[in-house]
Amino acid sequence: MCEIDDEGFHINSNTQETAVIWFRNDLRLADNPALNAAIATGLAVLPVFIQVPEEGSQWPLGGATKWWLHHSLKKLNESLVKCGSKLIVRSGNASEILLALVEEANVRRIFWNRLYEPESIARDSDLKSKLQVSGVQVESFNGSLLFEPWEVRTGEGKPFQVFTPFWRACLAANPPSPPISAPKNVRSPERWPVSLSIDDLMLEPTIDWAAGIREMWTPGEQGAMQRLHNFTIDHMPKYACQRDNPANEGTSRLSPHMHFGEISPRQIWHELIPLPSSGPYLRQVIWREFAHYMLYHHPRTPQEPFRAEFRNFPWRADAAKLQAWTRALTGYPLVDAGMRELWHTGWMHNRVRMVVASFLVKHLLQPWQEGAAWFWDTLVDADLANNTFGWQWVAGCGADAAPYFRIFNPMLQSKKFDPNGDYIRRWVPELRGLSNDSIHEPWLATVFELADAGIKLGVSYPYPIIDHVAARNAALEAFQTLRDNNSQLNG
DNA sequence: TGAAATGTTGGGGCG
DNA sequence: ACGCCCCAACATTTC
Repeated sequence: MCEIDDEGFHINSNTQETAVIWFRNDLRLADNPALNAAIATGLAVLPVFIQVPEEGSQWPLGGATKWWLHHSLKKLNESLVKCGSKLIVRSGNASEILLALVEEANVRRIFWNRLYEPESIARDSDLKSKLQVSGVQVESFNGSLLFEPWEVRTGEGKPFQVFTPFWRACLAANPPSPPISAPKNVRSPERWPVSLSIDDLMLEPTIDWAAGIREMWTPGEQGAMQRLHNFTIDHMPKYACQRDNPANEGTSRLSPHMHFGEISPRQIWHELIPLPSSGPYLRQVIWREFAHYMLYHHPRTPQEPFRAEFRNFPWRADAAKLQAWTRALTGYPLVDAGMRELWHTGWMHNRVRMVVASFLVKHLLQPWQEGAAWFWDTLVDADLANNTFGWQWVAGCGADAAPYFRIFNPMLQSKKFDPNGDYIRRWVPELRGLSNDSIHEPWLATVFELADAGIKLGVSYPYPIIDHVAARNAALEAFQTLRDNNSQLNG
């Protein structure tokens, strides 16, 4: 067969047929079913990454996420080079780029692992039909969940709304398939299509604010496996009793690696399931599944409360309060410590995430969407499903959420989970000199202790921006208003 | 994956 | 010895 292009030149009739593996949030070679399938075709493989334009997306990548992506792409490219291949990088509308690449590189088949965000699903299904019209065979795979969201159903065939039965259904389902090993070779094409460099994507910040992030994280598949093995050996056996203490490294810290698909939940599952006492951690992995499941079945939840009555919640949007929270100057040491850990490392211990989120939503009465937006921009593990689910859970408007009237007491949480104040001292160094008692509530320290510790409240560290008891009562009152209004609407 | 208020119980001090 | 009060300690209820 001989083709003629627009200019009338003959394209080499022997132009080699190729297969594309389109990398998205699956930046790994091991247990990558789409990559595996692309290789199995026997065709030359074009590994492609496309940076999509941010305009138009409701969730453009946050700053911390961009930093991570930059380094993860570099690592992925290095791994591909070791297999005799490389990453083709492009930027622009994904559909247009792939359709153009099909012409340019004689692409016969395209493979990708599924994404589950509503915007991605819409784009991918549209693209799939366009590609099929152009005669390209498209196959998608499950690369990032243990169970497909449409497969886990209640006895009545409906989606679950409560975690525990969902968890039981997962345990009863066919176990996730064992992970596929990484390919040794990826067949390269005779001629490589043009590619941007990863640096061209300008993902790294122009002002270098990432020093703390660099220090803590090693993006990429290898870094992810290292974290997993380190966690499995050193921390997993004591996970149940250590995971709530934010000063310890008692948790896996795999969240950003999982978000970018540098490691798959199947790899984690199969590594841990044979080990004793892995249940509590795997339960957390299933919380992640549940978050993705909920987003799939309720695609409006990133914007709107799952429980519709919360649309009428009397939030008191206040830029100054929100700013005190984002700047970690609330005057509540545990809250400020968490917000500073986030700013410095791009990550926050989950126990503290609950505390700071509860504080923003229930003490400060700020809309949960504001908190979600800040996390989205600052977390290296920012993930639409997990972030949405977590915030709705805390705000009490989500599925199987903490009831609104469950209000964390920041001092009690602090004393319970950071009893020696180690976490606070690490992140709020101006309070270091306080005793283990006062460090949780410096405003109760005596003038002598404050002076000895070199603290002048209101100057070197703020007074609490809000009184706990008053805030708690106001939150309960706001919740009562919501209930009254709704019962009026219904009655 | 709460906290605070309220209720109950039982030991010990004390008149 | 006895009843009374106090108050931890624990349990239950409410938000």
